[in-house]
Amino acid sequence: MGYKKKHFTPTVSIARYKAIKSPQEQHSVNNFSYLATDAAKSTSPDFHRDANGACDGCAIRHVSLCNVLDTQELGTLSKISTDHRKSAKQIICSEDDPADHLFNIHTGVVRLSKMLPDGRRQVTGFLFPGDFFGLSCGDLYSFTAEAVTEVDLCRFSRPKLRAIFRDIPKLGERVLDMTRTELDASHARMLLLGRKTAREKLSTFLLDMVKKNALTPNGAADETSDNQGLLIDLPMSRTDIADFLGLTIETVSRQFSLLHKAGHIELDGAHRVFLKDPDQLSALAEGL
Amino acid sequence: MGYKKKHFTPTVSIARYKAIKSPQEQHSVNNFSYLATDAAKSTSPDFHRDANGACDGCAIRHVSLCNVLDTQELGTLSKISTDHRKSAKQIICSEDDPADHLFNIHTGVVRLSKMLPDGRRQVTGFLFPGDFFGLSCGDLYSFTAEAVTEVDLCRFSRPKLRAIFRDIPKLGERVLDMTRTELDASHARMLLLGRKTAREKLSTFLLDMVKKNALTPNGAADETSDNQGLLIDLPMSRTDIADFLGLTIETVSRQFSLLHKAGHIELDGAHRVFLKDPDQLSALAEGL
DNA sequence: CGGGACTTTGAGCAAATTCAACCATTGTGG
DNA sequence: CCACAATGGTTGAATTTGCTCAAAGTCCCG
Repeated sequence: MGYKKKHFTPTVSIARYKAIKSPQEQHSVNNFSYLATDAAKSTSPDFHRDANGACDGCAIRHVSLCNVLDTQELGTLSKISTDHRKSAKQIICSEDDPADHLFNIHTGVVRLSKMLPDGRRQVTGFLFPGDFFGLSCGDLYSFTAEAVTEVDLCRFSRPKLRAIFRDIPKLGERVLDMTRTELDASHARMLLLGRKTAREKLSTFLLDMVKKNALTPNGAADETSDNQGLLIDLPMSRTDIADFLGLTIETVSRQFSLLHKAGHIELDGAHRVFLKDPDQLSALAEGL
Repeated sequence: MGYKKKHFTPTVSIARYKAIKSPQEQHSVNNFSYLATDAAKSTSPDFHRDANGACDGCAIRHVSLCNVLDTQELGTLSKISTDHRKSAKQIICSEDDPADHLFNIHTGVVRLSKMLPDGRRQVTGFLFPGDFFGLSCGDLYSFTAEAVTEVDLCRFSRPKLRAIFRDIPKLGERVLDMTRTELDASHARMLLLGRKTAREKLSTFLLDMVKKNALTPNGAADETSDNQGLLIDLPMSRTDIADFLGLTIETVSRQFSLLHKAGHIELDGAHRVFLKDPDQLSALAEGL
C-alpha cells in the first residue's frame, strides 16, 4: 500500500491528471439500464421537469435533498436549477477550479477523486442517484468529479442556494444530515484504507455496493427468493475500484479471482457479481 | 499496510478494544501546559463560566461553534451545557453506545477511533480546543472518543441542542460549515491512507500538527524569527500516530529517525519536534 | 533508585506492488 | 465482414515496502 510510483510515466499520469476533457467519448462504457429512468433516456436536458419546469415528477425526489420540501418550495428550488447531461468519462468539475455550483445526481454514477502531483489517485467516493456534491467549504473544489456512466444532474448556483438555505431552514438541516452521513461513511473508509487487508477491502466494497444498488430507483440488487445471494452491478472499472480501495488493479483482480475460487462469489464479466453468501462475505469484510 | 494481525493476543486487543475504563491512571502522560489555560487548571469543573454560569469569558469562544452567537444566545446555550473534565486515557464515549451528547472541547486533545473485531484500530482524528464531536447521524456513536491529554469539555444534550438549532439557524449553519471542513479533511486523509508512502504520511502529519498547534489558545507553534523552522508538540503516543496513519509504531519510529538523519527534523524526546524546513517537508509530503 | 510504559533499532518475512505477458472485448477501417 | 488496433482485465514472477518478532534503550513517576 502507498507504494510510490517508481517509473513515472508522464503520458499516463498527465492523461489521468487532466482526465479526458473531450466530450465525444461515450462509447464502450456499459450503460446500465437500471441506472436510468425512461424519462432520463429522452434527449431533452430537462429530463425530470414537468410542463411548468417544476420538479414534481422527479424520480429521485424522495431520496435526494429535496425530499423535505413541499411543492411550493420545490418550485423555488427548481427556478435556480438547470439540468445537465454528461456522458461517461466526462469531467463534471475539477479540483482547484472555482466552486461555483452544487450538483445533485438524478441518474448515473459519479466518482470523486483527489490526486497527488505525480498522478497517484485516490477515489474518495462513488455517488449515486440522490447524492449531491460540490458543497466544498472553500472557494475551490477540493476534488475532481467525473461521470462513470452517463449521468444526469441538476446544477445549482452556490450563492443562490445559500440564500435559499436562509429561507428554508429545514433544507439546511437536511443537508447537514446528509453531510453527517457522508462523514460517518468516510470514517468507516479510513478504517478500511488504514487497517484492512486486500480481501477485507474488496469484501467490504462489494457489500457497500449492495446498499447503493438497493438505493437506485429501479433497484437492481436482485435478491433471490429466500435471501440466498445477491446480484450486483459494478459500473466502475477495476482501476476505479483499485483507486477507491487503495490497491492496484492487479491486486483487485487477484482478489476477485480468489473470492471466486473460495466460493464466495460468481463473476459474470467484470461488471456483474453474484454474492453467494452475503453474511459470510460480511464476516470476511471484518476479518473474522 | 493492512497487514492482518497474525498472532492474535487477546489481552492486548481486549485492553485496546475496551480501552481503560478505570479513572485512576492519569500518570505518565505529558501534560502540555500550552494546552490548558490558567482557568482550566483550577479544580472546578465550571472552568470557563463566569459568576452567572455564562460562557462570556470562555477562552475558545472565538474558535468554537459558539463564535456566531451573541451574548444572549450564548446564555441560552450555556443553560443546556455542563462542564466535564477527563484525565488522560479516560474514555469520553464509546462506539455503539447511545449517542446522547455532543461534546465541545475546551482544553486538551481528544482522539476518535474505530476498531475491527480483532483489535486493529484506526484513529480517525485528533481533536483540539474548539472542535466538537458526537453529532453522529444515527442513535449510536460511530466511534470511541478518548482523552489524549487531560481534557475539559462542554457537554450538550443532543435533543436539547437540536431544539436550539431550530431557534438559532445560524448555529446550524455554523455546524454545517465545521462539518464540511471535517469532511474535506477526511477526504485528504483518504488520499494519505490509500496512496501515500510512510515518509509522506509522517511528513503530512507533522505539517498538519503545525496548523493544529497554531489554533491552540496559547499557540505553541513557535516560529523562529525569519520563518526558518517550526517547533511543534505531539501530545499523542507513537501508537496513536501509527493508528492514525495506518502504519505500525515501528515504522513510525523509523520514519522519525530517517527524517532526522536526512536533516529535515530535530527530535527533543518523543513528543517535541523541530521542523527545520517546513517547505521542504511539504514537498516530501506530496511525494515531490 | 527501580519498575513499568513507551520508544528505538535490528533481522527476517510476507502482503501487496512492479514489471511483464497474455487474454477478452469492442469498435474501426479496409 | 473480418482483421486489427485499442482498451481493459487477468495471471505470473520478481521485487519492495512496511510488517512481525525480538531485544535493547529511555523516560518518567513513585
